[in-house]
Amino acid sequence: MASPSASGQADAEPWSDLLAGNRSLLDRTSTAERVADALRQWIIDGRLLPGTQLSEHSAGKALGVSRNTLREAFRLLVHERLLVHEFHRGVFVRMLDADDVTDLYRTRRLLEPGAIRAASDVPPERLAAIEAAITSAEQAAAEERWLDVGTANMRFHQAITALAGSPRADEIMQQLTAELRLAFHATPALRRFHEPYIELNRGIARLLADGDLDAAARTLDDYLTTAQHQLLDAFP
Amino acid sequence: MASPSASGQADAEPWSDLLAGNRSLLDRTSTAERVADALRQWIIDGRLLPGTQLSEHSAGKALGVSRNTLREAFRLLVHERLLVHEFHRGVFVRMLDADDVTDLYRTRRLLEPGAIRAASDVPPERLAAIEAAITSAEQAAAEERWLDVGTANMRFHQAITALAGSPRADEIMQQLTAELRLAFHATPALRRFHEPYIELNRGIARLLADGDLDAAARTLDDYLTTAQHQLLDAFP
DNA sequence: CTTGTCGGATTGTTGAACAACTGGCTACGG
DNA sequence: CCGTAGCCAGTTGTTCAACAATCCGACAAG
Repeated sequence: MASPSASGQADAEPWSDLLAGNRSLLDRTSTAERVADALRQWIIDGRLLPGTQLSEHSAGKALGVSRNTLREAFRLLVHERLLVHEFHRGVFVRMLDADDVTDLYRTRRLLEPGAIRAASDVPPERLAAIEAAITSAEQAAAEERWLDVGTANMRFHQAITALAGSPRADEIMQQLTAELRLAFHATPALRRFHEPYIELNRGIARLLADGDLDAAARTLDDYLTTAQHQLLDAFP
Repeated sequence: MASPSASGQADAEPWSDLLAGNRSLLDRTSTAERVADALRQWIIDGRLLPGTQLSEHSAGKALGVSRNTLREAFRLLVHERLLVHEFHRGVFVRMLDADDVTDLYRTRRLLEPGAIRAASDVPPERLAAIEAAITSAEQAAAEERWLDVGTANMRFHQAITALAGSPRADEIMQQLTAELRLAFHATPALRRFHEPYIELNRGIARLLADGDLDAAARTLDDYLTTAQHQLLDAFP
């Protein structure tokens, strides 16, 4: 090991494979993207509440980036619908209305049961991801960490969507769940919204484990309709 | 009518309602967005072919905007997956690979048949939009305007998706079709790709008109699978 | 109470500047 | 002839300062 030329590497490139997977670590990301990541997390966590204005000057100073870079980050989040941009007025954390909530659930009912039905079978590692999300939600609920319950629950639905095996569907779902957070943060009473659904999630996972995809899809469809109405009832 | 105060308007505000809907017309758009619109159209039309590099300096000079504004526009299109951004190397018109095409069709098979099934019925104005797209495709085909055939065909699929009545699904679909253009422009031989599908579209429209939603959804699903494989066969 | 008008503050956009990085070229050594 | 290290020109990443366009509240006038 002392000399680089001492060890033979005639058969393969053991380290180049490692590098190929971890290339993303070396791909430094631009400042604008990192700023967008930070803002996105703050919005999802509810540290930036819907309606809050993000002035370019103060936000730029707070984050230590220039106005131009900040504007690039804003563009990204506006495109993700987490911020709204009013011309010559500024950017604000998005405020969802009832129509938005309805449409979000409509789109989810398109994606999630569809993903289940599109999957011919449920590979063990994907079932494991689904069950891991449920377990994580149960633990968080036991410790009354409601924000984490919500996060775990969203991970459950993302794991469901992942059954379709489509990167684009995954990304769409991720965006929908992030957007839905805005609804929860808009009304603090909804912080415990997710708790009763953990049980239902467990039931869906069981159906999936049994291979009864159609029943799972139908259950999930009803589930989403119920959740939508419950969310709309407690809405401004 | 000569004097404004002559007519009574005691009951309601007839014009303020009109204004509420058309407020978007007054919302001028920023230059970055207009630049993005122009670039998007150029890419969709095939005037900017996949792989083309868009240097900030030359593109900015060509469009008459500053580098900063141009970069804002680039961010938008990168987010729409029409451009790719390689750090410190520049932005390029996206080049799709076979996996991308597969995933695009996977996502479409999730959305389009789902939209049909989600629609309890087919309202006449939405059926009219579907048939208008088909007629427009037929005309373009008769005049051998293949690019317009493709455009009309995509409008057909967007009209199908619109059956779900979901703005978000519509936007996702619009993005997917724009992305698919990249595949068509990548191989010029695919310019006539859409022609044989016009007939199938007509058949689906007939099924929808008859109210046989399930048959329409199943036909469309098979249709998409066929199109996917045909597209993949003629791919680099 | 509504309608002009004004002024401060914020956003929109530009141009220039410098740092950081890429890709190709060259020269050197084997 | 090949490979490598270093240099160099060009591009991108980011910041800054300036100015134009616009919004908003305040204040005055009708």
